[in-house]
Amino acid sequence: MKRNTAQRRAILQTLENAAGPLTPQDVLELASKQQQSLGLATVYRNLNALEQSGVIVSVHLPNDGVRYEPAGRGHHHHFQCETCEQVFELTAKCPVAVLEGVTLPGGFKVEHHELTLYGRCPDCQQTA
Amino acid sequence: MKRNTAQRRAILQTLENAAGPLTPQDVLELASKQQQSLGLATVYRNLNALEQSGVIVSVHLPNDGVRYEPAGRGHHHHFQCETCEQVFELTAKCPVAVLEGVTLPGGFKVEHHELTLYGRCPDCQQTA
DNA sequence: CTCTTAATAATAAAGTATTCTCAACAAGCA
DNA sequence: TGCTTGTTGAGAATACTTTATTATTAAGAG
Repeated sequence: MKRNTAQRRAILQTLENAAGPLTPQDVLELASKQQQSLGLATVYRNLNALEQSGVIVSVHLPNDGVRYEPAGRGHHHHFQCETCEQVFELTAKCPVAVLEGVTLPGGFKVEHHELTLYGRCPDCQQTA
Repeated sequence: MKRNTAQRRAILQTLENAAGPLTPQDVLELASKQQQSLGLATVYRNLNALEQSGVIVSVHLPNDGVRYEPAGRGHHHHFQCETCEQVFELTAKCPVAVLEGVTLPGGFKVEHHELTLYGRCPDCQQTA
């Protein structure tokens, strides 16, 4: 991370402009549009480097590979379209916040949580 | 699924006695105790067959492989211990039910959801 | 502008998780 | 009990994701 390459700029801009977290493959395909000749290994190398330096964070959803999004966007959850499989960042109020720090029956102490909503995105509702 | 083998009985009983969904590896290790000489391929074969016939269901959690649990336990969520990584089935009331069928700002229509809580299980709270 | 060397592209290699192969075994009907 | 054939165990094979290799390119300091 000592040099500011066109490839890294393309990768980071792609993540910043996305509607939600992207897989390495997504990043490769989208960033290739603004940066000819981008290799998959370069995408992986930069995603790892950007995550280590705290610029981006990894996002894990059920039944899906790793995705990345820019860091510093605060607590939020994601919506995955069951038709196109795209993932979107949600801004709606978190309905699970009430459970933070609570100890559930059985003695399970909740420290954080992951919530993923599934359904149809606006685009795919029209087609269906 | 035409014969009732000792291996299949051991696998199913293991799932029924577990505190939460198990990975194929978990099943192999636990079921081996009551059924000597159990192969990983057999575990996979039976998990797939049992799922197809509707006896068990697959469970996908973020950043974790597939797990299985007996079918017919109704809507519930899971708690994963961040120390021992075990997953437990929760019986507490679902705080996300309010969102079912709702269309969120942005036009995202919610059809179902996955919630995973993270923290320490009772056993691991003592050790920490 | 030149030079040093970090970063890259392309592809080989390494992990992981799951499925396939096939000879041997055994469930359960006759 | 004997026989048919579904099932199994062990390891090879597959599929897929991520990382390593290496010659080449280019960022950015001087």
